Amino acid sequence: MNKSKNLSSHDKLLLAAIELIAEKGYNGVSTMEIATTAGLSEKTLFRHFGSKQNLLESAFDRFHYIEEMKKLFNEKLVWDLQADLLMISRTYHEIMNRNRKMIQISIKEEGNMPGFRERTQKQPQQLMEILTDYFTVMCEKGKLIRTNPEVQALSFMMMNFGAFMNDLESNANFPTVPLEEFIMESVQIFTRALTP
Amino acid sequence: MNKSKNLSSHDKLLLAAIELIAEKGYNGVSTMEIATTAGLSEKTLFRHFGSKQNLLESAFDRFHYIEEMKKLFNEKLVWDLQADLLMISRTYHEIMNRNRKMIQISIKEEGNMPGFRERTQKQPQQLMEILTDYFTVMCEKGKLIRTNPEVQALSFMMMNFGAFMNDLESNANFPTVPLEEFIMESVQIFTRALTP
DNA sequence: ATTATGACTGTCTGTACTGACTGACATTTT
DNA sequence: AAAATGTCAGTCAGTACAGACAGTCATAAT
Repeated sequence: MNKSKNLSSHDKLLLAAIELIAEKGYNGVSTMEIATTAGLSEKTLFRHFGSKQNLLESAFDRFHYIEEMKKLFNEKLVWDLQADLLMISRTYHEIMNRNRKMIQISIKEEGNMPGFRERTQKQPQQLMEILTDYFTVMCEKGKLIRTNPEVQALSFMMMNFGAFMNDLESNANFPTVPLEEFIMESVQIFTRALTP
Repeated sequence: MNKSKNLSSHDKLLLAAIELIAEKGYNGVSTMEIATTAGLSEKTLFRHFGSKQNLLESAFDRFHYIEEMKKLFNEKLVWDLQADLLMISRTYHEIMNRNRKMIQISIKEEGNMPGFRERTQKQPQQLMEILTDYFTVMCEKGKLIRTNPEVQALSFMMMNFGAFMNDLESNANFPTVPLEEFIMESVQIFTRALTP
């Protein structure tokens, strides 16, 4: 239905692997299953990647998302608390959702493949730093109450991270509250709480 | 080291299974490994549980935690926003941390074993209802600003859920911010934002 | 235009191993 | 004596991966 045939075999395999491993876990999927899902033979899979491990690692290599966020955050700040938090929240959810399969994998397999967490879940630390800096500067400008910017940033990030995690799998966990409404209200809460 | 030998074989097996499956996933652990970790033979495992599947399901059966939270929440409310949010937040983290292994499992295996999410991650919905009701009543008492109580409750729960998820595995992800400090600041934020 | 070459893919077969699970019998614990 | 456990051997299915060989198709050489 959406499988455009214009993809290279390499990419078809990567796509299928990401899809299936995100759903059933690395040990829950066989190389055979990945290959047939990609519309290719198992042999082709091994010719391209050599091993199942390397297939997953190749998938991770063409996978970033923190850089994108960092750039957008720094470019589009206007130093108005509500506007900035809104933009940060929206950008965050958009990018996280675009990469949701990959993030699912990194969550499920972090016990098995050491080093994966470093490349995904640990990276939010960089986002934290950006947001902390932002709060610090806003504080100096007198546009923010004087408390602990780091914990404020953490609270905001955790709220968005939690919301993202919540509808990662069953993406209709709280169907009564659509994402956009959540974003607006939650930004409102932080704006009210943090403006002097 | 902490394996008190007073446990029944049944429980030793359950404990070992929970520990290992939480770490490596259901498909990442063999019955052999579980048994030897429990200090028993593989045969004993099958004599007790019949199958690997049933072992996991038995583990889930002696596992609740939502009831406990509901009771505590309803008992200890004092209808002061800050005090109540603090108590809710602390209780939530305490109970979630006590059951962290089980929750890790339910997150990792939800793709494989249908029905597990219903018993764990979906249950927060009940918590949401309690908190929403609480906010609604507080609103009627004039102790809360008039906006959408459901989304407020969601924001608060997601913030705590996100924080819990964040240090689920690498429980030193943000070592600079200890849990208690996070709880206090985040409750402060919501208190400031929601009091009229 | 024909042929040759090389890159890519499929199929079939096979190997070495792992893992869930069973049965028979001996041993320990209570 | 009875119940719980260990040992050992074994079955059966799955699984990662390799080798041999053939087909397709584009491009390059003739």
